[in-house]
This record gives sequence, structure tokens and C-alpha cells, in this order.
Amino acid sequence: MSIAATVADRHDPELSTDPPAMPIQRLDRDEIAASSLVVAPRLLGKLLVRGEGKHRRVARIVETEAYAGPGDLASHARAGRTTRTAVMFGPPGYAYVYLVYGMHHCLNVVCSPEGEASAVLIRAIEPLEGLGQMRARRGHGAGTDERLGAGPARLCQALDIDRSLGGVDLLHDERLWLARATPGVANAPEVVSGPRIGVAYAGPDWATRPWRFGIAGHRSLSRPFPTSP
DNA sequence: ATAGGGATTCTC
DNA sequence: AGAATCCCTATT
Repeated sequence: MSIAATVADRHDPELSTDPPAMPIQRLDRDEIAASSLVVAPRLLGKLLVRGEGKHRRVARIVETEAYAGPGDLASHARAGRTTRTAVMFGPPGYAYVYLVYGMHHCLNVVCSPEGEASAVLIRAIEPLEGLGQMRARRGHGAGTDERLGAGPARLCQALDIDRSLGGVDLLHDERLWLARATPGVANAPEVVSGPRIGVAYAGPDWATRPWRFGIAGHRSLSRPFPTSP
């Protein structure tokens, strides 16, 4: 790297604290094609990547939730196939992005074979690369770096994800995609589970199922998991 | 056409 | 604890 580039980077607030780009590799579709209950824990430790090249942002997925199909009363698919949820009924590996409370976006990975409408909500990420951009997008009151993606809407804001990215192929698109670090890193993370968040409207049967998954004790979780007595 | 409500987050 | 805020879905 030239001295000029180093100086330029140091004075660019969106690049100043970034480590060198890490080697990563796209996930395969067959890793996503299983049921959401299998894919949700499987995605923990995998990478979510926004864009390519110099302004690429990379984060580790640390918390997910599984949503089943039309029978799951907590799922948006409970109303059957509609314009909004059509992508969930399609093939696995595509992004389902929706707007909640009129102001927040949330990202799902569609899984299961075509027709099953199951999906995994990405609930929290650990920022790894592109921290400056994430901070800039989150704005003031964003808190510490490890909290930049600690929540399903926070991570969408940090990564500039909105409905314009709904329907992208997360295994081939350049704007938003799933990956793993290479060479394969450490051991599989220790996974904890608990009830899904914010789905009381679905009734106790569906709301209490432990379909929320996280990396145990991780600092970027959206909130702690209930401790088992 | 209209009403009811939400897979959240921030601030008081 | 309460607001913000727009789109979806169901109902009239």
C-alpha cells in the first residue's frame, strides 16, 4: 500500500479503523435448502456480506430465529402466499426483507424447498469489516461497535438493507450475500436457544417454542437468552 | 375505502 | 412506559 493511500485512509472516517480485508467464500445453496429449524443454528458463525471491493462490509451472524410455514402463527406466511410474502414460498437462498412498525427493516434468509415458505430471521451480527460505514449509517446514539448490529433492524440499518434488496439471491448477488471465512476457522460456536422475540400475538403455543438461536454469551446478541433454571 | 396492528428501537 | 410511522391484511 502506498503512503498516499495510507494517509488518505487515515483521513477517511469511514475507513479509518478497518482491518485488512479477510478471505471469504460464498455459501452453497444446499446449506440453506434444509428446514428453517436446521438452517437457523447452522447460520450462526457464518458471514453476511454487503457489497464488494473497497467498501465491502462484513459481519458474523450471531443470532437467528426460525419461522416455519403458514401453520406457524408467528410467521408472516400465516396468511398464505401474498404479494409481500411471495418470496418465502419460492426456492431457498433468497432474501425476504420487510418493514415493521412503519420504520424498521428486517432481513430473512428463505430456506426449505420451493413451496414450503420457511425462513430464518437474522437477529444480530458482529461487525468485522467496514465498521466506519456501519457507524455512519447507524448515526448518533449508536453505542459501541459491538452493538452496531445487535438487533434485526439495527443490522439492516448498519448494512443499508431495505426492501430494494428483497428477493436478491444471497448465494450469487454482489450486493448482499452469505459467506464463510477461509480457511475454515475454529470450532463450531456454542449454540444456545430460547423463545422467539416479539411474537406474543401468535399465542403461547407458538411464542414459547425455543426457535431463537444464538452464540452463547456473545457481546453482539440483541438481548440475553433466558437462563435455564 | 377503512380500520387495526405490527418478527423494533429510542428516549423519557 | 410511550412514541414513532407506513404498509399489510382483513373487513365493510
